[in-house]
Amino acid sequence: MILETRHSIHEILSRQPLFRGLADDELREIANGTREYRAKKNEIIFHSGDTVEGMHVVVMGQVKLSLPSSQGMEKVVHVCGPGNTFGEAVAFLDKPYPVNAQATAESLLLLIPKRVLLDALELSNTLCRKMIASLSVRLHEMISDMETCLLRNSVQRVVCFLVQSAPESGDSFEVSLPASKQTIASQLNLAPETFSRVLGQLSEAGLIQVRGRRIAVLDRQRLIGFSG
Amino acid sequence: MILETRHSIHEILSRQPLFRGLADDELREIANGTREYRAKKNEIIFHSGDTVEGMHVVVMGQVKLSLPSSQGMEKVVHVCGPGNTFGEAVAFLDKPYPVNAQATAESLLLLIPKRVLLDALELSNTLCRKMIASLSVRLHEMISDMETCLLRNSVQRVVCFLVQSAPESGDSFEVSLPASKQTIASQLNLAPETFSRVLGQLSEAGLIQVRGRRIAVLDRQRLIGFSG
DNA sequence: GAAACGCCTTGATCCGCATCAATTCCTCGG
DNA sequence: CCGAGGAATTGATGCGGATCAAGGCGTTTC
Repeated sequence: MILETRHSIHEILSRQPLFRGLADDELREIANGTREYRAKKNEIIFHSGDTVEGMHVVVMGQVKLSLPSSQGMEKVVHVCGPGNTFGEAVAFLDKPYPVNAQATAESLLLLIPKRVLLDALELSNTLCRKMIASLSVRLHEMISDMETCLLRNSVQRVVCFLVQSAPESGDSFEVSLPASKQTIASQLNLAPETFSRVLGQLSEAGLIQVRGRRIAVLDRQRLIGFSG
Repeated sequence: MILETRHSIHEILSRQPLFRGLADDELREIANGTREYRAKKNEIIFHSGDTVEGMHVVVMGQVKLSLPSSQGMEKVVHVCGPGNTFGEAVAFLDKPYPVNAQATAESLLLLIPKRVLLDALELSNTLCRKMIASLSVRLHEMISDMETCLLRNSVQRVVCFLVQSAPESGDSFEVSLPASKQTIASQLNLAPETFSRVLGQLSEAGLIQVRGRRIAVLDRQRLIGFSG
């Protein structure tokens, strides 16, 4: 993949959802303090427990946030794609990162240091309100994830995931998995083996067709009905 | 319990963490739009799916937020005590409440309507930054809860809960459960029976002593060691 | 003070999913 | 085009914790 190199940080920032529509001089202040960096596939960006530098913005590529467990296992909390940010919440508290961050593809990112971010928020009410909106979305997603993981069984979790990934609202559609099956399984709090078995089971029942990372949902309604 | 009735809403608000330190006129605007209400023990404040009125502030009492499951079960997401707020995140999005809210004790609350809150945020940068801090704390708590529920076994979850509830950092201390054992069990994503058994097991091992809602932790270090 | 109710505990059983193990399938580097 | 190493699948097994069931304890109600 050839990564973006031409555009100034200022211009890149202005294209991110969180900063779009900000006054030009506000943005310039932020851009001045922002550092661009790259991460290769599988590169660790930070570990749980590291001290927080600031807010990270995924410009291109993909970053996986995961909770480490005692025996070297990990539970994927979130997968960030282009336009997503991470580390901001913890930048406002005085705590270390609670998760690991690892690139799952070659990625281009921005780092807005804590200090720069706090100063910008002090000056720009617009940015503050965008930040509030962004945090709210994350909180909402988190509730939804807990719902999926904690009060559904394995089949329901997978069905739930497929349905939520539906681009259109048609009765049949195709989902292209946004990450490896292991990663998806971990997000759903399933062993990879179980995830595979459930997909097999749904195929068996003629509800979906699996071809690598592409999954065709043949009948949305019957799929939903299958779990309840 | 005799609930607070004398003080004006303005004065009550000024004592809440989220609003403390705000300019007097900013606060007055908010206070003007704010409604005070009471909830009896076990009274439902709203259901998952209801349209959002605004942000709720617990002044006195206690409110339980829970996710309803398909078969009438529920998973307690959070228990709000005095000074805590709920519903704000979802007030910034255009979504219905994702959780049920139910008073677990006779309670006094404030409701700040969506519109009033948004207007106040537009005017007060200080309030915005306090709101960001508050949302960040919630997000962090949520990660911590996921960690507890998803990558620990039953004993570890209970130990984790006890240790985190420690008021001091001494090697032995007493915890007074903030809610019924059923509620705590649900927060830990355990069946009440399992919670009871684990407490029994820890007592058996001489690590804690249970007397109703009061739990004495006799040896913090050994307790932690017991789960690993 | 008795009755009734909800909360908690204790015991017996069962099932969902993790785990372990063995192939097979893909992908990528050379 | 081949080989290597990770990803995914498939099968066999075991365990943790849910569920069902029954009984004890404390609290409220009249």
